[in-house]
Amino acid sequence: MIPSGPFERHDHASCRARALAQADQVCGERLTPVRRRVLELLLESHVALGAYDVLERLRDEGHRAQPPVAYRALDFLVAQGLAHRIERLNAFIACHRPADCEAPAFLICRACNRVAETGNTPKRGALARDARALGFEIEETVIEARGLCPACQTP
Amino acid sequence: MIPSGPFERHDHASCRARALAQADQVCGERLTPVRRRVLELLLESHVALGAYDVLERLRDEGHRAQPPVAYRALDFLVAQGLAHRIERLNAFIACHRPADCEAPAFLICRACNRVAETGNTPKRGALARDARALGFEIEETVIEARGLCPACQTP
DNA sequence: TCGACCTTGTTATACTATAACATATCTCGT
DNA sequence: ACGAGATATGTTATAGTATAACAAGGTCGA
Repeated sequence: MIPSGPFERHDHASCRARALAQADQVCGERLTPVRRRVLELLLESHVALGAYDVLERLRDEGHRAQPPVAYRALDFLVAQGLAHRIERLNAFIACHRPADCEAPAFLICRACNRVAETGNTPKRGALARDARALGFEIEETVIEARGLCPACQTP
Repeated sequence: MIPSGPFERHDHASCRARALAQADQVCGERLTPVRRRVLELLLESHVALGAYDVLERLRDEGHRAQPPVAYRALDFLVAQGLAHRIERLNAFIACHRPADCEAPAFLICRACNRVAETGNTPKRGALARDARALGFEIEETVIEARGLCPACQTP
């Protein structure tokens, strides 16, 4: 499945608005002001933000926040499927299609740092087959590819 | 490709010896005493070790080591393909078949912490297909699955 | 009203990783 | 022999990432 992704020109305002609307719908009141604000921060670009990046932005806005504030909000968003943690970067990005996002994979551009989310079908993949053969029960899979996005390939 | 893996009973002494012999062959003199010792530490079990775990073991042996010592040795081993970094765990495991290890994937048991390495074929996978469609050039892929190994599935 | 649960605030600390500089050794070409 | 460059190690200090633990207020139903 191919996203209308961060690497292409797109109407980012509506991209962001759609994700936020879905978040409101999924969470209702549980999307408290801090949590919602953190999600907005993640939605500002397709670049992953570290917890301390988020923290700094909150502080810039006058919020006297300590690290747990950022981590809690991010953990919540991840738990709700509204954001994803990128292990390679120790950072987080918003999910742009929380509705259908079972087994996400990520393409991380090492030049511009933008991250694209792309669907995948681990149930059929070589990994799932190997796991089955070993009797290993997969609960969750991290798939992150690093490389160059189209815009960063030409010097 | 299915390894005769850490989740099965196996002759670990020879498992370890084989990996070490291959490492000697690959590196020659560059496998200095510290580096070799760190590899041996990683080979002691199929559980991933953090850099500070390694450091602690070195210190237990009388080596007055500082963090960079552990990180340097680990970085070297990873660069030579003799060890792998597990992003999910911020930890490292030895590679048990450095000879043919192009695109490894990992199965991490959340109960016993053992890690199995399994080959995969990303060139054909859904991820590679999506990347190609987006014009994204993949240089390196992290694939890590978390779950339960056979031994840990029965309570 | 009480208690269970959720959320946030706050302090302190643990864990992970690297920058930067110093020293030693080897090897290669001149 | 000499010096330049590459490699490896020692050491100090610090940067970056993450969580434990306790306090306090809010809501909601029994």
